[in-house]
Amino acid sequence: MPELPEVETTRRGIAPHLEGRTVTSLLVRDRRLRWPIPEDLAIQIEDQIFTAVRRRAKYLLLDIGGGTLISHLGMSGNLRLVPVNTPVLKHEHVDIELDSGMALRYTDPRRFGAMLWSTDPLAHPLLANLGPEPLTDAFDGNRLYQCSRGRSMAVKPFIMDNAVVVGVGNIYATEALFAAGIDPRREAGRVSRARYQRLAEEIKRILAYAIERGGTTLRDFTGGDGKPGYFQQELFAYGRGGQMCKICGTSLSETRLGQRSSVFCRICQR
DNA sequence: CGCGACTCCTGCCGGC
DNA sequence: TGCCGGCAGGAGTCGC
Repeated sequence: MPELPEVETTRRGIAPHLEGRTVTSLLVRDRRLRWPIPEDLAIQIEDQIFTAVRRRAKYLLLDIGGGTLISHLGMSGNLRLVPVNTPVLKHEHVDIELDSGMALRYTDPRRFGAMLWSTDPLAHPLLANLGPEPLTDAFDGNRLYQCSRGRSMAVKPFIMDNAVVVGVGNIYATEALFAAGIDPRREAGRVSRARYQRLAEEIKRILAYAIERGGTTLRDFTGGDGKPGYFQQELFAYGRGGQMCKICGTSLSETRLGQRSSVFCRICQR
């Protein structure tokens, strides 16, 4: 479910319900996420006020009290607001109850996500070495070009490397490479500056569009307020292996790069 | 250091 | 219908 647009959509959905609100109670039903939810989290956030809801890469940063609750949604995670005492279903691991009568509920079937505490989140080991945000001026074709010199890996896993640029997951990497006409198997160090310029533009365009549309609706994603989403119909390559290319009609090829399925058009992408 | 493989976990889908 | 293998939107970690 969550790539950067989904995380940003979640942030926008939950922020107005959290900022200025006091946490009345933290209910942890299962601490076993990627790392255990810290035992002292309740002490840190109960009776404290949320002051801001930020995002860095795919991490949500919930500022409260003397620090920040860092949350990651992993592959299957989800944060949403529910009325306090809403019946709890399987995999709904955490409720953060608010003085508004609502609770921020964390759900994550695969438990690849995280919920951590830090007094200096941007310096946290998980965040300290992240590359630039894709929708800022710090990210552009020159950045891709400079980072890629001498790199032998394929361009697709290269743009999915969080040290190069954050927030480009499998769906958007696949779509951006299709839009830029670049073969995902091409060696990162052998893509020209001009083509990286184009690729950076496509990454920005597609991510911005997906955020505008409220995230990807692959299965049942709904943001904090459940708006429609980036429809599966609009995808050109992701999930379309063996189907017809919408540009040239060729059957789309599928391979694996960095253990991730990768779909591309061998005619349109070179 | 760069790179690829492996790993965590549950759910779901297709094939037999 | 039921079982089994493979795959899924992420990304840290390990070994070479």
